[in-house]
Amino acid sequence: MKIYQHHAWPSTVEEAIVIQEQLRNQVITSDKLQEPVQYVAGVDMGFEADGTISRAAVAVLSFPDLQVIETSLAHRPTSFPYIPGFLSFREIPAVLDALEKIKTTPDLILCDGQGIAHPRRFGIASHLGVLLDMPTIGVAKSLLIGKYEELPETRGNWRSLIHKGEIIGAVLRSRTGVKPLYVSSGHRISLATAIDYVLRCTPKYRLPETTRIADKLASAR
DNA sequence: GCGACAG
DNA sequence: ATCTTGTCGC
Repeated sequence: MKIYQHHAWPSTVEEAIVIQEQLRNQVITSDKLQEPVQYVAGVDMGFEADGTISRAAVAVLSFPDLQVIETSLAHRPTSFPYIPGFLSFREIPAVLDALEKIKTTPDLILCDGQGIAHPRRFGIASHLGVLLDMPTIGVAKSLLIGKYEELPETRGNWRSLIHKGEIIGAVLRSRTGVKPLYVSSGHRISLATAIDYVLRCTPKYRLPETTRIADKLASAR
């Protein structure tokens, strides 16, 4: 698939902040997706050689049946360290490499990490969505920022994730009795719709099938 | 100044 | 993310 827009990759946090504050204005948190959704993609990252090499895996599944349609893998030198709040600068370059090889353009992409549930409202899912001009959802396994009330143990329950008085996402129980997922709009999708798709992509396990498939690819090397 | 901190 | 065996619980 094609990349909608590019920008130079920063080497310092100061430069990264400038990019985040500039691109965040392009983020759309209302539903602007092509429905019915026929293909959903998941991305996962891995690292090799002490983290000096980044490995990105992409899996495109049919929707709603969640069958694997296509996969791709890409490697490239790691060029940015892991710094909370700047994850996208470390992972997106390799992810774009992997996505460029995909022939089946997905209608929606589920990312590992936050969407707008970020200090500057521009987590990795939003960043990727804006660069691709495509609907994306942030599905994180742990909290970056925000507060929320405890939620019931059964699947389907969720609570608003709040930061500075704003609802920035949701804490969602994707499976009964397990730790919740932190879901937020990435780009071109509302929170309510994002929650709906995440639930439809987690029929059996805590993590979406998309990221689980991508994860296996990245690990099988 | 003191913690918190996606993967 | 990554290093790693057994173990607890449904």
